[in-house]
Amino acid sequence: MTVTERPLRADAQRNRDRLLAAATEAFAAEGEDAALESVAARAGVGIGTLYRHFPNRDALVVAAYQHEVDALCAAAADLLAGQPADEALRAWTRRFADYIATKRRMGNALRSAAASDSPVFATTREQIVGALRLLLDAGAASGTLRGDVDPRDVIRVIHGIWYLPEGPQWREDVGRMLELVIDGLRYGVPAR
Amino acid sequence: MTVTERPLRADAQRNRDRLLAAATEAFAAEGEDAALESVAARAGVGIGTLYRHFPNRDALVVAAYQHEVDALCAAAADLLAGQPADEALRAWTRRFADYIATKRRMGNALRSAAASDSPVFATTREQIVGALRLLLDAGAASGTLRGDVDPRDVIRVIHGIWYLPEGPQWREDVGRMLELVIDGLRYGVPAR
DNA sequence: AGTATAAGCGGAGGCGACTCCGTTTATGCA
DNA sequence: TGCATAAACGGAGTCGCCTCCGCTTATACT
Repeated sequence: MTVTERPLRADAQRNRDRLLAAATEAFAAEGEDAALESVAARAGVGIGTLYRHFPNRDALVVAAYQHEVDALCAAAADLLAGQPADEALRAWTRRFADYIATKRRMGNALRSAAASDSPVFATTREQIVGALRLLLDAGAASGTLRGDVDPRDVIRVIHGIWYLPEGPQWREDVGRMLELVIDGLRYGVPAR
Repeated sequence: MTVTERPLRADAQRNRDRLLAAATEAFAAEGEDAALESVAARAGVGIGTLYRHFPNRDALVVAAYQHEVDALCAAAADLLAGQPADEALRAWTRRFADYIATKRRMGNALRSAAASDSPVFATTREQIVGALRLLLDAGAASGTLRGDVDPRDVIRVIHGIWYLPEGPQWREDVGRMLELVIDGLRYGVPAR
């Protein structure tokens, strides 16, 4: 395995980022089979540039998804920096809901792209678990959250929002579900 | 399930047949990603006609494959009509080798098309087993072939030719393999 | 600062999938 | 045999994927 990849030239990096953002945007706005030309247009680059960065549709979809996951995970640390762990956790779960919404919008595009690059989901799952663990550990350390839960189980629970029926009430349903979960993670579960 | 499909108009049926033949021909000659326009051209029909009969690439590939299988199976009865069962079996296995060669040439096209219509292989397998059973039963009845073999096992054995390395010697290798199998099915296995 | 050059850009253009619709024709009926 | 019409034809046209290559520019080196 030879690695040593020299960093991208500044303009290339900028375009790459724009393309990833444009891709998620386009999939959300135009559906999963948005034309790649339209992604390039949104990003303000030529179609050639898109293809240099992502050799085919699947590569772009997977990369856009990975980008979302990275952002979600980075958010965990950011949120912790500015508030107590239980509040950070609450905020992060809302962020998680956004991520799920995006993932849903990618729909089939993601499903079929993932088929050609199967380990994606396994990896991203680990990343997300890691981010959540960060939050839980911080909460346990500061005494605001229980210290005896496995982030894997929490993910399993909140991932349930994936299956909530779509519609205008979705976000609200998600809100209630997440509150419930967070209450369960706090110290001093309310007596019934 | 409403069925009652009225038979195709004569010209439609003719074109359909031509298209199927052209498809196998084109996949053999131009590789698995032959342009559908070229299939239509070979068949001497317009591209519109192709699409009326087969709504997309996968449908055409699957249909062409199915067509091959039908022909292979029909051959069993035809061969039996003109010669003793053991000779018919010998001839049929040669025909089977042609079928495998064609199937190989369809390669990925078939693999991915089958993915979107998964029961194809299960069905065709049964068809082929049925055809072989016809030959074996005839042989058993007339006393030229053993009566105690399951066609499924025979298919498993001769399907091995699928894995023979490609090359100019392929057909010869196949020939020897098949002779061996047929000898095993005859009455009176040669003493060693 | 000036320059060489590797890295990157971008869009015209090729190609193929698939659609649309005006034209043709097989077929059933009088 | 002639006619009405549903069925089928076919190819021009649209659209999107992807490539190719001449031009631009960031970067490293002097």
